[in-house]
Amino acid sequence: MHPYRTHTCGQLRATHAGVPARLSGWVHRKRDHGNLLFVDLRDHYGITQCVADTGSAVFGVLDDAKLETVLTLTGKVVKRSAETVNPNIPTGEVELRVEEAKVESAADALPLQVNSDMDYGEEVRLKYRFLDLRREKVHRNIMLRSEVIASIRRRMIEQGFTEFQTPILTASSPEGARDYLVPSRVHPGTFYALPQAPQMFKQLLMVSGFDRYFQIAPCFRDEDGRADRSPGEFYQLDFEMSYATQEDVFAAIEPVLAGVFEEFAGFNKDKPWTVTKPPFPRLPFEEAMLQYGIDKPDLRNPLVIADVTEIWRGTGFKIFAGAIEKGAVVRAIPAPGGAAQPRSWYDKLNEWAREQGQGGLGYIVFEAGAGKGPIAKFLDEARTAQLKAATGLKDGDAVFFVCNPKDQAAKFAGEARIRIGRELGLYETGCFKFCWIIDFPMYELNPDTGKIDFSHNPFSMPQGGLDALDANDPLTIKAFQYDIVCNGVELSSGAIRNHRPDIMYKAFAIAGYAKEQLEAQFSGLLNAFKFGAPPHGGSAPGIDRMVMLLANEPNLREVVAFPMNQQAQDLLMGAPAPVDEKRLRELHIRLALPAKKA
RNA sequence: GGGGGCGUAGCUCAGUCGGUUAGAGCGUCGGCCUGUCACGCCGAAGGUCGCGGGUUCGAGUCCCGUCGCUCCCGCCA
Repeated sequence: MHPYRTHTCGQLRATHAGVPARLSGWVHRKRDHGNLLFVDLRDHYGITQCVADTGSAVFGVLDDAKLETVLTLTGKVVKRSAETVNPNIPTGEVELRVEEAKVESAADALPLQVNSDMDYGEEVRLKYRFLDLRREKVHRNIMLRSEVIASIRRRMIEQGFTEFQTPILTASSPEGARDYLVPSRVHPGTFYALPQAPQMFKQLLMVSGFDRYFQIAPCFRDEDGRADRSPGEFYQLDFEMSYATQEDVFAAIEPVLAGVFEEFAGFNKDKPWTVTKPPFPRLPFEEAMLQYGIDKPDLRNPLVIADVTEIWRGTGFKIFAGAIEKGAVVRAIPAPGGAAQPRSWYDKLNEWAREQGQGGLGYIVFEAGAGKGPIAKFLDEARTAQLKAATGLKDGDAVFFVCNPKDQAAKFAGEARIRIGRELGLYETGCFKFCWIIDFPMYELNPDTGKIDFSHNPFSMPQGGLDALDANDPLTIKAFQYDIVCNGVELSSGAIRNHRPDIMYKAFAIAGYAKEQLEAQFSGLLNAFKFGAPPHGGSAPGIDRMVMLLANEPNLREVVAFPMNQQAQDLLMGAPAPVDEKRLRELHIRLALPAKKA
């Protein structure tokens, strides 16, 4: 007999009755009846009830074993009597009558209970992550992650992509987030950087003629954490295609994403969620900012914001009319069925708006063919009708107004849209709603310096190419730059790249970079583009965020095996940590720590 | 760097207006129990109320500071 097991803890069925079996696993739970003892033995595959009574030589061993002790139990598989079958577990028709018991590894009293789905504090969970990972929910999430990644690999290869590895120790990139730096021992005073993404390498692979690249790529960014953003490191499905238009990129990745989401849409859910069918809706950035007030709209929320500036222009409501004369806009957020809400509901939203630093949240309620509410009287019948038409509302509905300079108005209307949608329970449930946000602006005005900056990736191809850069106001130029969004989560951003040095020099010149600067900072890529570069583009959906969505978890730590905390510390391994003076000397590093506060 | 929330037994939490000996569940330890499956019953141990200072006759509770965790803003080409 195998020293540890003949079957797993999830394997035995009624058909095994009578056969000898050996199981190894953790003591999941014990039910001690004094003269009769049940031990639920658990491994990766399942749970099997094992039983011994006082007469048995093994009774003492089982009785002494604390929860999470690792045991090897040998005995006979016995069919349970009809009344004692447990229909809740797959092995519930049988039990193991224990004849031999060996303790492989005893467990101390536990800092967190493995056999419970109780919520624990992050500190305990992360410090004892190996115990947390034994618990059913996280264990299943990590398995889901593995299966999702396997599915992605299969689908990408089927689409004709080739998987590559790219360097982890590489050069610091001047744009973007802060880099993680690694000091060089051999070259005093110099540093490697961990890649924020394999951006340059995948473009170089295109220039090298590999045509279709992908990688489940680790990315490192020294930025602060959020629920949907791990501090330090995360993974992307990084891909890039040669001779591809924006539509080619969409057509290549949509079936992969839709396929993966459909494959796992039933995970942990009563009924599989529906998934947007390709082609996914395309929303120009301008339109998204107007209609949703955000560049990552959650389309499960059906509310659509409308611009009603003209309706309020020149009215007696001087707060709006006056602001409009100074260039402000008015955005309307519909609240279908809002007339049924009590006055206090409107007051509460108003109060929330003021907490957000806004003047308030004006509103009109449509009842009996007319507008009601504090500011309704400023709109005549014609304008009220226009308002109803613009927002698509009818009697029984309400509408809220945000009046501000354009960007602020869009942003706050977006926040109000989310809040109103939630409070009215309008969100569609049981679905993954995808969309592309396209036509991002190439440049934006830096409000602090008044200077023109790149608004996203400086290596994106401007729409219209060199002619557009030469002829147009930079702030009107769009880039072949796109994001993919699912349920309000930004899964990725991507672009058709700028593969032409002449366009690149011009694009950087507009953002105030001299030719020499560009050549100094990006010589590798620029040089490569001087020897025949295929037009190319791609994207990089976040793996962790995809798994988070599929697992229906509110934060990334639930789908990462060994996450860091918000302060970018690994509590299990104790990282980051000081190093010996000797090692610092080897690296030619002397610490200059900030003064301790008194 | 900034703002909000939280911090009480190993763990999850309760703790009223500032007032007697700080409680519960789970876990741990001891006892009882031969068909449970979140077994049940009886009992016990276990507390720097995050830390420091202050107000008060009296502080888990109020105030100030500080540390930790978390959510958010900044940051994220």
